[in-house]
Amino acid sequence: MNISEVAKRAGLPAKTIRYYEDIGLVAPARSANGYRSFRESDLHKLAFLGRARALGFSIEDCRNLMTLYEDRGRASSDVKSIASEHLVAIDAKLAELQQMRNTLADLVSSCAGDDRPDCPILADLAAKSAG
Amino acid sequence: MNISEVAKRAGLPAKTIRYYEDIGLVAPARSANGYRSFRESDLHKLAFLGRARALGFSIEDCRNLMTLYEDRGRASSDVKSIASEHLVAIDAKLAELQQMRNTLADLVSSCAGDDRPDCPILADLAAKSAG
DNA sequence: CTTGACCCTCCATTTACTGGAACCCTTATC
DNA sequence: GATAAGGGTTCCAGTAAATGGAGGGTCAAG
Repeated sequence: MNISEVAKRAGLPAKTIRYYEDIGLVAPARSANGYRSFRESDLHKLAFLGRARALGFSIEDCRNLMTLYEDRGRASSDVKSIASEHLVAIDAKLAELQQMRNTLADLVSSCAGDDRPDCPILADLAAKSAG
Repeated sequence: MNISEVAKRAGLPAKTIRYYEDIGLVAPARSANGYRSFRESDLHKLAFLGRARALGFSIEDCRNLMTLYEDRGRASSDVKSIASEHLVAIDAKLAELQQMRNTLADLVSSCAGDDRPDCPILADLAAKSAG
């Protein structure tokens, strides 16, 4: 199948698929006219990648997960290890974002939001600048 | 003061400060020897930027916040508007990350993590690939 | 006069794509 | 046979926000 069909079926933009080929994540065959010719196995891989990316795995993680997926002799501990580290990173990011959100929500709710210049948001940003 | 001192006091890497000058967020004076010469007001600005960045505001948001901060005739509604939009974006990101985390945590906990190849994580990533 | 700690500029790299230009292939229609 | 639409191709540039490093100037101390 051509790129636009595999794109539709994998749920990825054609551009992204070309990019994935560029960085060696997939290696579709080529037709005589130079068009990429995707097999079912390519589609399968791309969908796998799309799912992994949707879970926030980095491209490098995806590459490793793919390798493990294709290795019948893998140890599930290797997979779990990648996923666990990613989970830890997500948790860290969540905590950071949550902290930001709390502070920001406080500031937003304390600001009148009218036509006067007084603003607790700016005051807060400026406050700690004594260095 | 020289860059390393302002860096220390503002809590930002010197490299970042040079970058901020590059993109026009600060404009320190120069000494005869070509070294950047920061005033207290520069430090103040940099600390402001550091705080805003720590709250996740984009550089463009920071630029606008800074402009508002320096505008005595600003309306606090303009500040609140920037902050509110950012808050919405953070909430969206939080929801997305939380979703990822939940899925991922389920997968991780369902994986034995031993030396056998069977792995629910890989199975899940592969499962939805029927396209 | 040299050493080491600063400082400078400029270029490349990072992440994961995305947009666009310029051009080729295919199919249908006039 | 010309043409136009709608594929496909490559390659280059740009995004966000820095970061790393090369190559070289400056300054204070011993």
